[in-house]
Amino acid sequence: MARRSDHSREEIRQMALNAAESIVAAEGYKGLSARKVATAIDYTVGTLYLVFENLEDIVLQVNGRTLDALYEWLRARQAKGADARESLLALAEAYIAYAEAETPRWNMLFEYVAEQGNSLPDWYLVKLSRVFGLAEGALKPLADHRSELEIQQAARVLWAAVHGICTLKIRHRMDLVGGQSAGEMAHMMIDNFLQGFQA
Amino acid sequence: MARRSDHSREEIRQMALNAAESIVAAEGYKGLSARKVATAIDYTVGTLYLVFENLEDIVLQVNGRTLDALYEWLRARQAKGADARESLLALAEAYIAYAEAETPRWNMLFEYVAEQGNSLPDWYLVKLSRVFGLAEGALKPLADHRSELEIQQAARVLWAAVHGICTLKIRHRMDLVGGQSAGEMAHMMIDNFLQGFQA
DNA sequence: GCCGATAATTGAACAACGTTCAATAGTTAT
DNA sequence: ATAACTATTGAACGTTGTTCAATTATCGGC
Repeated sequence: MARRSDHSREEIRQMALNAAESIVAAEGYKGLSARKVATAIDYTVGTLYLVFENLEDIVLQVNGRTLDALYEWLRARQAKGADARESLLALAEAYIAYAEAETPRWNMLFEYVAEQGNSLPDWYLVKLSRVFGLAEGALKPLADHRSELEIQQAARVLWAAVHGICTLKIRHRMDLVGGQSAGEMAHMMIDNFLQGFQA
Repeated sequence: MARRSDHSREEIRQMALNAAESIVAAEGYKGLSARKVATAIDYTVGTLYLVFENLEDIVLQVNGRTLDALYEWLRARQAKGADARESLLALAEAYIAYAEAETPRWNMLFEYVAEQGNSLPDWYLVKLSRVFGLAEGALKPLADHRSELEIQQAARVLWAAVHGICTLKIRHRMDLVGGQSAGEMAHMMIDNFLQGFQA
């Protein structure tokens, strides 16, 4: 059966990641297994372990792709030529929309936690900071009021805040009576923060 | 071997939850298994399934206890008789401190995601909202400036924001150059938000 | 003090999991 | 055609969640 050079190692890698993405989209993080991925690409488990270190590695690679997809999604929905407030609102809404549209994929981005406090690989942090960078860019119009460092710090705070709202909403930690939508909460948050920041 | 009435059902329940807490504290969410819990309390797996629905049920019960512990932790560290800003800063710092002190327990609070969009049980949402309520209470001194509803909404937004900062820090999603601490970020967030909110 | 009824507890069984690695079989070089 | 090489396999191991027939301790009645 050993089909040598039917597919290159890189091809197998890409097929496996595609399959893993589909499985996660359909069955969530917990539904992902090495055997399912192998079956989906018509190889056996053993082959997967020639291409990936382990299942965690596959998760990390899929997450890397998700970060790229998220980056493109946000960039496409940026409010070009708008002021800081409008740009940030557009970004926040786009972020929430992505999380709602691709919930399992987006969830996996944060469900995966590195073992015993080990940091994530550098290439992963770079992809992450590229996403963060969009918020920084949106805040740039305020650069004359504040220092470069303050802009960067404010951007990260805002991003983390929007993420927190999004995460609690999607994981049903805010299913309380009289709750606003994630978008409304982000709106309130950004408006008040900016008022303080621009003062 | 069947030791009838050595322990009541409720005693077994409590012993199992204690054991589960220890295992999570030592080995994290992924380290928790039904067999480990059973072994720790000197019963067999089968017995656990007489007391709990399944492993998810155990996780949910432990999380319930964690929410109670978190509530007490925060209440004990409240800045009594302080103004809104000081109260919120104290709360945020206490929240971050809890997450850092009890990382695995705190992580499990959000790693568990209800299956296919099913909401969490009511008793769990009540425990959650009791924690949220503390932020609401801290914002109460501003009640004359704003309506009751606005206070509640602002409290939830602030809480979600602090949670977002905390979550990204602890899960190493902000291991970027020039990063502030979670406390500093929460501080910046609360100060700017309140400035806008009080205007 | 014994016996039959009752119910608490067990532990073997099942299917699925991550991971490994000796064996196998397709490819290439001679 | 044969030998050397290596991509691929799939059985194996230990673990997991969950179930349930079998076992065994307890209790009421004699």
